[in-house]
Amino acid sequence: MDTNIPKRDRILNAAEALFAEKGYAGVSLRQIATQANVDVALASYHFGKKLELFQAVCERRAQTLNQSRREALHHCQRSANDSGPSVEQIIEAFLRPLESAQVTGDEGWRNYLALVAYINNSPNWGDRMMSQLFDDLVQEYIEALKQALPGAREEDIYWCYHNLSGALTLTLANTGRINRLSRGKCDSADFKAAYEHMIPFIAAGFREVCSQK
Amino acid sequence: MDTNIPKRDRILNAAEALFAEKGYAGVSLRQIATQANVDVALASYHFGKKLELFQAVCERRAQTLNQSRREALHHCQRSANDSGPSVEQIIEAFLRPLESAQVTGDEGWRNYLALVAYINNSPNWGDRMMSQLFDDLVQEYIEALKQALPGAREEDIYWCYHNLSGALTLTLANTGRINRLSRGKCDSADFKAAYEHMIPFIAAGFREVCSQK
DNA sequence: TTGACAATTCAACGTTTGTTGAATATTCTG
DNA sequence: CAGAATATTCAACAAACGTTGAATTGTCAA
Repeated sequence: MDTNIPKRDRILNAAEALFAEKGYAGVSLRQIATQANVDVALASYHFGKKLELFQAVCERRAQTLNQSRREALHHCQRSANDSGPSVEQIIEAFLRPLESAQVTGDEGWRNYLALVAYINNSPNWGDRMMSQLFDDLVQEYIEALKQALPGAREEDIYWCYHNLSGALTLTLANTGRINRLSRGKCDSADFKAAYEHMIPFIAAGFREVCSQK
Repeated sequence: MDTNIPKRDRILNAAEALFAEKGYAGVSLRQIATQANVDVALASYHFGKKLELFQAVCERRAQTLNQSRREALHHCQRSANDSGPSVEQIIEAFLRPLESAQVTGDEGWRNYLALVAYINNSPNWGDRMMSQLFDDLVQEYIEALKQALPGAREEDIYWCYHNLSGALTLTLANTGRINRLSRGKCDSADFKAAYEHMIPFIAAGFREVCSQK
């Protein structure tokens, strides 16, 4: 239960889960400390101000995620023919690392990805924080997409990426809305189904918008 | 400036803008009262608890929006041939009322739609609140889509709608991220460009996923 | 003009908030 | 073991929070 995980990490884990569910302002340091089974002052001791704890949580898994995605991109680039990987392959490389992290049932990663969804959709954090964490990697993907869609206008590619990012964000948020809307036919937590529908959907959208006309 | 708008409405407007930007817990009644140029206690007098004010803000424009969208759907259904409107026409009917509300520069509506984006992506509100406000209308659109995509599996249609909803949500959130990512080539606040890219993108995605295979 | 009612302000309450400094416990190093 | 460094707890703070009841002002019909 309250295993031998270091208290510092327990604070990060609790903050991750709670921030993802309630947002930055919706969670108090006392709630975090309670859930981590730790004294309130310990969060301040390890991380300083509340905002710094939030940033530490956001940054903790970012590099690992970026590395997985980078490797997935390079892998599909190596195993493609001379004209480079297809749009499907690129989208798939972008999504698969998320799926495996979620599907393997790692609750920490699931919470982290829900936190990313919260950040990305928030006018408060969506600009600065997302750029700081992920822009370098995303630019690599944009470059690959440009190559897979020769002649496409840059502007169109960015708008298509915006659509991809939105669909993905709502998936990661995992709100349960699709369950009720579909009267149980779909499950918000079924990430495998979500990604399997997302990949062809997004790829077709890219091709439609970015085809030369 | 501080025009002759009734104080009760000024509270709703201020709450709308602030809740959309900072979320429910990120805004205090005192901030709302200050922005509305009104005493703190007045919000409680008119609306009761903070949560009831939040609900009042969410509900205020929902019916109007639903009505606009319903009319847009019926209009494109009347002007279609026997097989009913196309996927593009249905998506367009779903989005145009939003665009006109935003493009006409009505700041109140822009704030409300950003608030809807916040709600839809939040694990806290995304299920209950969204269903309460919009499910009846969305079901009408789902029915129209079923007709435009004969033979499609219901499950596929719901997942495609999920993708549509996500892309739209991120657009309404208007975080400015695409500006930085695209180095100024795209503008998060340019809703016209957003919708023009979204309609063909989403329609192609629907057709790809929902085609009989 | 009076009286009734609604709108608005004022002052205050009990909580909860983030944060801190001093005190205690634990771990590591020599 | 001694002692230093680190980790953790404890108690307390000032500030901000949502909410309320009483007092004041405004509105409108009789």
